[in-house]
Amino acid sequence: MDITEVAKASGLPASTLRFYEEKGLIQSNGRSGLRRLFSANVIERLALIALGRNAGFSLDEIAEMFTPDGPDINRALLLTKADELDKTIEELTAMRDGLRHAAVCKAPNHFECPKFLRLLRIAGKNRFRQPNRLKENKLKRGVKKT
Amino acid sequence: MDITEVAKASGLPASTLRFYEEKGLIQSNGRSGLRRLFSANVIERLALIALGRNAGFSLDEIAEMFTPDGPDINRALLLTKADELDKTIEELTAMRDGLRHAAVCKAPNHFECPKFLRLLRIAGKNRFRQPNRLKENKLKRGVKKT
DNA sequence: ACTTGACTTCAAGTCGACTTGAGCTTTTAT
DNA sequence: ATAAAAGCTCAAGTCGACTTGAAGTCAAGT
Repeated sequence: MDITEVAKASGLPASTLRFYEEKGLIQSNGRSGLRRLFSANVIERLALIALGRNAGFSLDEIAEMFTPDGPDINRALLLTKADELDKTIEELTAMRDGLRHAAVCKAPNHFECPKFLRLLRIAGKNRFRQPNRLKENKLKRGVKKT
Repeated sequence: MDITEVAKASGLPASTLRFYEEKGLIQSNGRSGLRRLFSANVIERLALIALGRNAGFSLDEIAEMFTPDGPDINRALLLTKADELDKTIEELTAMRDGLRHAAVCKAPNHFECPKFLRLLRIAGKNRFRQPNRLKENKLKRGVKKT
């Protein structure tokens, strides 16, 4: 497959595929002239990468998991991530409930509302920073460029 | 309070407080010489900001919510965010289960495991990018620096 | 023969949320 | 009186994951 086919099949722009190749996350098997040729299994690779990203792995972490030839995964790392996700899920759930409550809360000032204050305590507990690209959700396929 | 007191009380570095002030998220009420003076309620403001960040709001969005004098919150926006969180929670839950399964799965290749494939489908559905600072979790002193 | 358009490389730019550094001024302690 | 500590401003740097732009190469269609 050439890079455009992979792009179409994966939904990722060609630039990302080149970037991933440079990072060692995927590889092309040869060239036709200048052009990269990929074998079909790169699609599965990419799905696996997407999976990892969604689970909160960085590209570097994913690359590490791939290095022992083939996707033979570090099980301990997986379990650690699962635990982290548990914690995140718990926090987000509290946030969600808090938001829903805040939206209907009658208290003139949220600081007078016990439920809201409970929320604040949760927020206070976890002071990590979490950038929110979540909203973007841009499925920019590199198909039409113009 | 001076900036260091606020920093200690909030757990945020002074640089962040200046940055937030510049962004209009908090304000200092006057100066003592060069030095900013903050009133105590800035702490609550900061808690509210932390809350918003954890819920996935950007600083700009938080600033917007603050503009109609006082934290009088845009309820529709809150509900929208709550819905987004629902979706995110659902996805993360699937991921977590998938990770736990993958960690114990006997299939020599994950692509031969139906559960794993189900996971991949979920991953494929949501192609948003989610940077993972989650791992950092640096509680940059403030309270305690062991 | 020549243009087009898909592909290539490499460097630099982007985004959000801060942090860091340089070079001052002010306060506090000796 | 003086020097260190703490604040200040403003510009630039950082991080991760890509994207974009400039400039070049190459196969194909007219």
